[in-house]
Amino acid sequence: MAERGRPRSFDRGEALRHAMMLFWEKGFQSTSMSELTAAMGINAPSLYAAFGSKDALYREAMALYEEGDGVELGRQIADAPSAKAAVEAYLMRSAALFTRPGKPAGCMVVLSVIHGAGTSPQTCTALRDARAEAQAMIEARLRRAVEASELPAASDLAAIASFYVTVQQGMSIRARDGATRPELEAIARAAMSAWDGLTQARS
Amino acid sequence: MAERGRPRSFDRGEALRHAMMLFWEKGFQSTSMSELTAAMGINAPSLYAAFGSKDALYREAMALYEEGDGVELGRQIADAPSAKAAVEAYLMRSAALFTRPGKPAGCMVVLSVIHGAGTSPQTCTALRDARAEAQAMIEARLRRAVEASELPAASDLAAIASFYVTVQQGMSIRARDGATRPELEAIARAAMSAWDGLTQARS
DNA sequence: CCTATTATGTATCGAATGATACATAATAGG
DNA sequence: CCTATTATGTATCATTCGATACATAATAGG
Repeated sequence: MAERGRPRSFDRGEALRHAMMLFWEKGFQSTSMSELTAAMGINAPSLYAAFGSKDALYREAMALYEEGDGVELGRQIADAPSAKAAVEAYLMRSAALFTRPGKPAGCMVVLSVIHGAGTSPQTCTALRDARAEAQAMIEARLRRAVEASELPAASDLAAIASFYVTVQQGMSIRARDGATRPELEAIARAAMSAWDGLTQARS
Repeated sequence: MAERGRPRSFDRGEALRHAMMLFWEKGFQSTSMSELTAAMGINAPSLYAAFGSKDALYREAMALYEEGDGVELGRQIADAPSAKAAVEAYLMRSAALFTRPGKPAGCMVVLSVIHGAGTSPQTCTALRDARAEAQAMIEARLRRAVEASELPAASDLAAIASFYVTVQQGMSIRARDGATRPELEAIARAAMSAWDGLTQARS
C-alpha cells in the first residue's frame, strides 16, 4: 500500500522551506510564482500538484514558520520560572530570532498580512489568529502567576499582555528597518522596566 | 503667464487625497491602477500626465499624509511642556489617529513598506527616512529636556526614543488588527509606566 | 508485460498589470 | 481666427501574473 505512480523527484519539505524563506522575506504578494518555482527548483505544475495553489503553499509555509520560531517562543513563555522571566525571555529571544544572519528580519506572521496582502480571507484569518495566540499565551502565563500568588490578583492581565505583544510586534518592524540585535535587546529591556509599575498597582 | 492649453478638468489635490486613502488602506502593491483611476474619477492618461507614474503618485500621497498626521504628531512632540508630556502626547494622539472612523487604521508610513512593497528604491528610502524622523524628533525633544535639566544628563536618549517609537509602530499593527482606541491608549499608558525607570537611572 | 496511477516538462492559457499612442477637445497667446 | 499647448477619452500596448492542458516518463499492482 505504498505510493502508486511516479515518485516525486524533489524533497517536499526542503522545497517548502525555500518557499517559506521567500514568503518571509518578501511577503505574499511580492513573491511571484516564477520566483517560487526558481527557489524551490521545480516547475509550476509540480508546485500545484504538491501544494495546491500559491495561497495554500503560503499557509503551509506559515505553519512551518510557526513550528519553528513560534513554538520556540511559546516554550520560552511556558517554561520560564516566573511571569516576569517569561515576558523577558519572550522579548529577548525575539530580539535574537529577528536578527539571525541568513534569515529574514522580523516575524513572518506579523509582517506578512498588514494589508491583507492579497491573501485569501481564509489565510488572512489564520494569520490574525496566529497573532492573537501570542497574546493569549502570555496572558495565560500571567494568570498562572496570579494563581501562584506571584502577581496581585488585581493586575490587568490582558492589558499587560497586550502591551508586551505590541512591543514585540513593533520590534519586527524595527528589525525590518535594520535594527541590530543589541538595539532590539535595549528596546526589550526598556519595555521590561515597565514591569513593576504594571504589576504592582491597580489602575 | 497663466497656464496654457486645455485646463485640467479635475481637482488635483482632491484626486491625490483619494489616492492617498487607497494607498493607506491597501498598500502600494495591492492598489491597482484601475482602482486608483476609479477612486480618483479620472482616466489613466490623466493620472500619468498629472502625477508621472504610480510610484510618483505614491510618493506624493505619502507627502500629503505626512503633512497631515505627521505634522500633527510632530507638533505634539515639540509643543508639549515637558519631555514626558511630549512622549505621552505622541502615543496618546497616535492612538486616536490610528482609529479614526472613515480613515484607514494605523500609520501609512509604517505599514506601507514592510516588504519593500514593490516600490522603487527611491520611495523605499524616502519611507525609511520618514520613519527615522519620528525617532529623531523625540530624541531632540529629550535632549532639550536634558539641557533644561529636566532629565538627568546620563539618560540614554537614543534608547528611550527608540523604545517609544517601537511602541508606536507596534500600535500601528495592533490598529490594523482591529484594536480600538481605548485599547491603544491602554498600551500607551503601559509604555509610559516605564518612563521613570528609563529616565532616572543610568544603565 | 500490461494497466492504472502519479509526477514532470513544455508550452500556453485568460486575466490583470502598469503604461501609452493617437485622435480630439479646450484653452491662451498672437 | 490661427496656432501652439495642454488635457481628455478610447483603445490598446507588452509583460507578467497565477494557473493548466497535454503528452511523456516513471513507478506499483496484477
